[in-house]
Amino acid sequence: MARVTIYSIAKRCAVSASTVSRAFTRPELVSAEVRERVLAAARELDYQPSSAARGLVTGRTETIGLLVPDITNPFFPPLVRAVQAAAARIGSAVMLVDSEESAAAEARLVETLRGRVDGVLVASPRSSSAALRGAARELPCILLNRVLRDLPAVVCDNTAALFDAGEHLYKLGHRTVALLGGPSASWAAARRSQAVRRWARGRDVRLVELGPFRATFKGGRTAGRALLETDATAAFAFDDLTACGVIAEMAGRGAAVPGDRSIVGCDDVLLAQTVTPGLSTVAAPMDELGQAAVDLLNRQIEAPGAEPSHVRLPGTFVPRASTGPVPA
Amino acid sequence: MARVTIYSIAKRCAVSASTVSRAFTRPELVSAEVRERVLAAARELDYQPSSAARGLVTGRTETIGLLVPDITNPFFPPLVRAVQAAAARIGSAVMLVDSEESAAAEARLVETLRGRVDGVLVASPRSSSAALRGAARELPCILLNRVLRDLPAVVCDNTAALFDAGEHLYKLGHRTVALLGGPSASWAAARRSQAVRRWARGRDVRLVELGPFRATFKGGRTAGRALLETDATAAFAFDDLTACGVIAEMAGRGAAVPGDRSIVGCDDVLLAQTVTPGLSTVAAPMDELGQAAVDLLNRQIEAPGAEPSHVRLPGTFVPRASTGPVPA
DNA sequence: TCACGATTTGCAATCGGTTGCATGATTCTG
DNA sequence: CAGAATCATGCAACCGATTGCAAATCGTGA
Repeated sequence: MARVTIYSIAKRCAVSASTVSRAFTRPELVSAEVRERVLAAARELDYQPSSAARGLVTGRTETIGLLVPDITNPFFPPLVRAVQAAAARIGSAVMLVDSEESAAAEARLVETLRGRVDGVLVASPRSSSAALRGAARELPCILLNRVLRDLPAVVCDNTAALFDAGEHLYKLGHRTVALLGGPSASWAAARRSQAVRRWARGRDVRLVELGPFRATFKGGRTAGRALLETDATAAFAFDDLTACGVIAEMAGRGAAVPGDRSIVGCDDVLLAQTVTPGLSTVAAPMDELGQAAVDLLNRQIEAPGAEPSHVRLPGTFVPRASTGPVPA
Repeated sequence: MARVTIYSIAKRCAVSASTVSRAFTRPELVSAEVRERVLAAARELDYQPSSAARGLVTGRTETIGLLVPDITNPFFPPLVRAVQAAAARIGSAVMLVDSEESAAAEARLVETLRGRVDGVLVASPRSSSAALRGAARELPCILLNRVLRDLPAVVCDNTAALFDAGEHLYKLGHRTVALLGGPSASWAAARRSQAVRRWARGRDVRLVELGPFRATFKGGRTAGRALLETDATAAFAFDDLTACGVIAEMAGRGAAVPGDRSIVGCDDVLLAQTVTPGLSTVAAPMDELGQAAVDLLNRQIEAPGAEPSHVRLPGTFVPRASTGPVPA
């Protein structure tokens, strides 16, 4: 049972292979009658075009790469899903690559990806900007949640939402607030800290800066310990995972959330909804981010060398149970 | 700047294209001196073979598909990572596809995958066995965490670990235990329930069966409510996510875990470690599962029509804080 | 009736590798 | 030292699609 190709279909329909090919790719060029016959035969034989053969001549793979530092981090799965949905809409598949947080692996992986994908979405907060620029020279490339002036990027801008979170705390009476810094190499961490600082400066709020802490549950526990040694009544955690660590640590030491301390997370991962108390956090518009990233990449693929445009989408503050009035 | 091909390298090294090709794919057939020259030139020109061209002639894409029902479910990311690592070891990339729980989408997706991948790993607890068999006819196919007699599969067998969990509860004094059933269409749910039932039968334990409940946090809350209406002092949840829902619901109703009820989850997802109290659960050997699945698939690809073999790897019970002595 | 344009189709080259077979060079064997 | 065996290399076909160009067909207006 040999493979079904345009040739088998051609023979069966007594037309040439070119006609079969055209029936699929440029249907308006073949007569209605022949087109029908060809498509019917294809359906009947269960024909599936060889993407290799097509890719060889068109130079496109109809596949995009998605590079994430750690698929295990709950921030990424919703992003993966959004990217995938957006890619499917333009007929592309997604090749997922997890660099396991290793910048070295990342470079190697981009190398592997080259030739297998038309372009790549890089959601990589840590790898060096030189490496990223290098990657972008070899392959259309869109940055996710990170900007580099000369590379196109899609970012979630949490500034406004963090202001909202601050106002929320302020209204609850908090005047001394801790900022639990994220990894120093993380672009997002820098942006978030900056936003919080700016908010505090605009208010009569004393900001206690702690950290940096690792962006893990354990890092959160460490942060929780540090937080308890201050007199801050509320804290901004770098992300939800660390916020959960903070909450767990406080629970372990008999401090109540939000009774003794209010906690704000960031990202609105699944965890934020399932933890007790529900975590007040900042949600990113994942579907829009994924869609925008795929759009931008697609544009970059079709017109390489275009102006590197930036898209920034605002996050939204989601109040839940982890923030409450300042203790009496 | 034209693409770098074996021809550019051939010209540069004054050898034929075949020799260049062989320098990469069958280096032992090329003299050391020429091989070195070719490889050096390739490195210098930053040559990357066209996977399309290679795939066209070899018939292989060096890519495997991984079909998951919901990447957002915390059970899957570690599996994705393990599969990816195992695939990388044999030089394959992974094409991730999320069917978003839709069996219809699944069929369509397998169709898309055909021709782009050498084979596919299907981690799909719900789709119909007919659909799976259909997919397997078109493409080498390995089932993950589900068995169908005539298809190769890799499963995590939690039977022994659930026995261990049961014994753990028994030693803590529990004699009335609830079984919170998972989705009725889920193969894993059926297996788990069966294991728990078997354990209870072998002991003087009264088993209270509740459910089925949806395998979500909300489903867990529903289950929690149901649980509180019984006099069971401990419960097996279908998975960690529902267990978290149960815990949250109990917390909301002033029931303590493990003070009033002990809870056992399943899967040992990230959530299980970050929730308070830490969840006693059954962990699956993800890395081994991924490795085994990729191995099996690879064998299936290289020798289609081989005996469909099954691999079953045992999970392990991980006691944490959500299980404690029966209340006085 | 003929030439011309529009439409439909086929021919053949091409994409970038891989591989069976033939050839030439070299070494080994008796 | 002839002949065989071994090794390195090149030639050319091939994988399955796409596509520029030319040919065939048809209708139409002059």
